[in-house]
Amino acid sequence: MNKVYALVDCNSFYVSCERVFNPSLKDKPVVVLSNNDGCAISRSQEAKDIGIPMGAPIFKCQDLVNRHDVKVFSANFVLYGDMSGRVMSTLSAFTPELEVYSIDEAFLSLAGFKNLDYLVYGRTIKNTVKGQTGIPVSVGIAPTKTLAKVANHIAKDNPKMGGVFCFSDEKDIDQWLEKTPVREIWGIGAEKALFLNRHGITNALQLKNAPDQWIKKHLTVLTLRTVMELRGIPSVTFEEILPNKKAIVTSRTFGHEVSSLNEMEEAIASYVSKASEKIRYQGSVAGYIQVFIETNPFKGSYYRNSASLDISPPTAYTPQLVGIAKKLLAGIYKQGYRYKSCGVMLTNFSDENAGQQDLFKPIYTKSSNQRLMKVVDTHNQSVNNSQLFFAAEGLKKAWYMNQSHKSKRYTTRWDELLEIKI
DNA sequence: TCTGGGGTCCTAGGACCC
DNA sequence: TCTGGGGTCCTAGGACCC
Repeated sequence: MNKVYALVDCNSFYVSCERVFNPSLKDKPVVVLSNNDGCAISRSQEAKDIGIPMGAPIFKCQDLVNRHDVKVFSANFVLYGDMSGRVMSTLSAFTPELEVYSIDEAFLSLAGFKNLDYLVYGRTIKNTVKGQTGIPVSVGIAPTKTLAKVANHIAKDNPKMGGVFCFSDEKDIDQWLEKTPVREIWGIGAEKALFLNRHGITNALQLKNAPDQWIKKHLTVLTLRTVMELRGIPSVTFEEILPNKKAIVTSRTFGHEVSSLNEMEEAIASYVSKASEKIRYQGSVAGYIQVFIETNPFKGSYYRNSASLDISPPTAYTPQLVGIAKKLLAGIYKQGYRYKSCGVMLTNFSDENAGQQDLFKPIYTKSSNQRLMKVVDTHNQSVNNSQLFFAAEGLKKAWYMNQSHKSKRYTTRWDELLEIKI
């Protein structure tokens, strides 16, 4: 049976989340900034129209912001994560097979739906999500995931489509592919687009018709998979169940530059704590840890370094991981630099219940340590806030990131509920 | 003068994604 | 003054083996 995929993508997702709880933002230019209020990572259509580029450092756009009274928000990931859950839960009613691809995108398999008018179904999906969550979405429908991405672009870029687009037949697909620059295809980044352009391949139709051997030789099997998808042959796997992460990274830019080892230790401890909470959540223990530090690459003398260690037996016990991380940090920390960020990576995971045992060392699993972590996690999840934390993380957190335009966590905190004044 | 050939495994780094 | 964070996968190249 032929496959059919719908890609549902939220429009300017973070901005749309802010608008749900603040209707005065409607029709206004709005941007949401990255952590530490650095770059614009979500822009309303109005903000795009006045020329604020994706990923632009906001201080470089200050003129535009002032001139057009752009509404600026700090990233509120607790709110966005919760809203994402609502959108996905709404979508799950429309298919037995849903792949949550990112915080604001999902693929729906419509393969088993016979005699379905896809365009009508797409519009129903769009209207239902808007009605139940307040989030506007675009829907693209096609025989492969890559083509569904293209269809979604078409739906977004052509207002007369009303936010929903479905390819009708082979000829229709080719006509649209001819108008699609290769750079816009899912999986073709700046580098590959440049290479393709140099060889005379500028649009998606030309890529679709390029010889397999040539693609494989110069652009790897990944691009060949993309080409197959453009030809209507599904080649990218559909994953209903989110596989466990293979690596967990926690890193942040500091609110201000840090030049004391003590503060660096606090930050590292804090990130280790966050990362280990995440691996416990997926039932993993880590067999490898890496710590990295970096000064500001935009000014002064630049220094970055990292240190790592294999952990045997693997563990998810925060105090142990913090201890190791601090030793690694001490090995790479150099006095006299002003650091801009640091981070921690945990990887080489195994299942906490199936880990290799070490005859001569205490093991994390089934120990009182594991029970202690369970108590901490259960408590912190129940109040949706890290109320229990380790003293090593520090109390003042002077290094913590800046977020001076943050909205409330309307949906996850009783004390931050939306207030309506009458 | 001249220095094999084929494996495997691991790691670092690149490219890409949102 | 001010430039995000978190992932995945692939390839090249080195180390090592016989």
